[in-house]
Amino acid sequence: MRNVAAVNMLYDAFMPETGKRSYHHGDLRASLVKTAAQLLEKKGVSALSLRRVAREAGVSHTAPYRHFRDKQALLEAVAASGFEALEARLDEVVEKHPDDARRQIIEASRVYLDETLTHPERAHLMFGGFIDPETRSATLSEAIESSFMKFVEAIRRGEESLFRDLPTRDLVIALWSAIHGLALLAIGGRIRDMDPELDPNALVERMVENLFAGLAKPQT
Amino acid sequence: MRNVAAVNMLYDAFMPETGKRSYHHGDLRASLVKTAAQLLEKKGVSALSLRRVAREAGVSHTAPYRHFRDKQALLEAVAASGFEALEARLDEVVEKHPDDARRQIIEASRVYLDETLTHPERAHLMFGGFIDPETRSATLSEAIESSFMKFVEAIRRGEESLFRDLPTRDLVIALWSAIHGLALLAIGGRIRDMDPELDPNALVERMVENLFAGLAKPQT
DNA sequence: TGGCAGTATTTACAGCGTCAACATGGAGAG
DNA sequence: CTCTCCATGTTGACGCTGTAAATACTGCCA
Repeated sequence: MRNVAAVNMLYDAFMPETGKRSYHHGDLRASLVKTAAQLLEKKGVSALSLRRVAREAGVSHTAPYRHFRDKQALLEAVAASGFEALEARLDEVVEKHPDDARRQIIEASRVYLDETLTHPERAHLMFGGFIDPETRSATLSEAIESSFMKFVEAIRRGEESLFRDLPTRDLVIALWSAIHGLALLAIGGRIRDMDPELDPNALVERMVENLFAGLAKPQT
Repeated sequence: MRNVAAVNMLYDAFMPETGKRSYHHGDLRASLVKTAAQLLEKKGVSALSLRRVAREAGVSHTAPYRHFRDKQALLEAVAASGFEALEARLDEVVEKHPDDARRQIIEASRVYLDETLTHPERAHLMFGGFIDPETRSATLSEAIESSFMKFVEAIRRGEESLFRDLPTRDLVIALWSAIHGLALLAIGGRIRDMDPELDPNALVERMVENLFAGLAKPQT
């Protein structure tokens, strides 16, 4: 934890690769977001304090206010970086299986789950009601919308070949809800509660296949 | 808000219907849980303070410590009351449609969604990572497990007649994830984001039916 | 009636988010 | 090359928070 501060100070002093190095500290804004993200994962979102982030970043406790209106704005920036990370991985999936809509959807689901399982606290920040959808920043809204669209596009690509003749909206709601729900239940420990042996990652594919094929007996 | 305090004091002074009225205040514990739940829904979970709950309940800011180890314990009690409310409504559903497993599952889903939509902040508390599954109280664990089992039982009742020959676990994971996901996406404003006209309550039944019938074309 | 045990209060402390006043130092103008 | 300006960072203060310790109150049982 002390190391975090030290490492960041070294980083900021000697690696101005962003080129945005400007004033006293050198791209403090980006440094704060990164430090906050690290601290978030270690301490949990309720225990994340602005003063601590500043301390770890090696600046005074009010320095962040030059870059973020308030604590909430910093949290939103961290959340936005999470949505961007998710979107980047969804892009990879699409590139890797360009002509297989079914595979794209399954792998996208896997990525969605993996991203929340490896950054559970960030997932809580992104999805857990810490950010009011009414008052959130335009930047964050765009990051959310943009990552969401990747998911929708993958579904759209499967409409002709793969899916029954249902409104896109119905397909999106069913699939997105299921993946989202599975991911949040998993980090909430609910999956482990029902069977400690269960590995969520092994579950995704089967769940999606079951949703494709249907849970009920045919023709009822 | 001042009224809340006043009303509660009246309530506690003149309505000892619990019979647990005992010392100076009279079942302060229950009064705190109720006050906290009210304040929670009005202010949001991150803005809920122990001192404020105490103030609204008309006691000093450390009085709650006679009844709860710490703030976390009070939050867990509120969460537990949420799971109990959910369970009670699930019981109603089962009673109302004793012989129709399909109806039970659809109505249970509707209840799950309605309960989170009418108490969104409580839902965040219950599902949003404010409570560590590792360290939560036994009481809360039991309330969670118990309400979860209602859902599982409804699914079990449909295994013979309604569902394909899948492991119960697979059915539970698929259905529970989808309902849970839909509910959380709804209170996160994500459903409204994709179409402001959409009413989540109108969506549940269709989503479940789609999951029953399958999203993909048959026999692929 | 006395004392005890459970209940509530008072006081204190460190940490928090945020505001206002002040300091500093790099970039662009002359 | 120097000066000045203003974006950036600091200091100090405020009221709020969670919680620990010491103290006071009150109804019940001996």
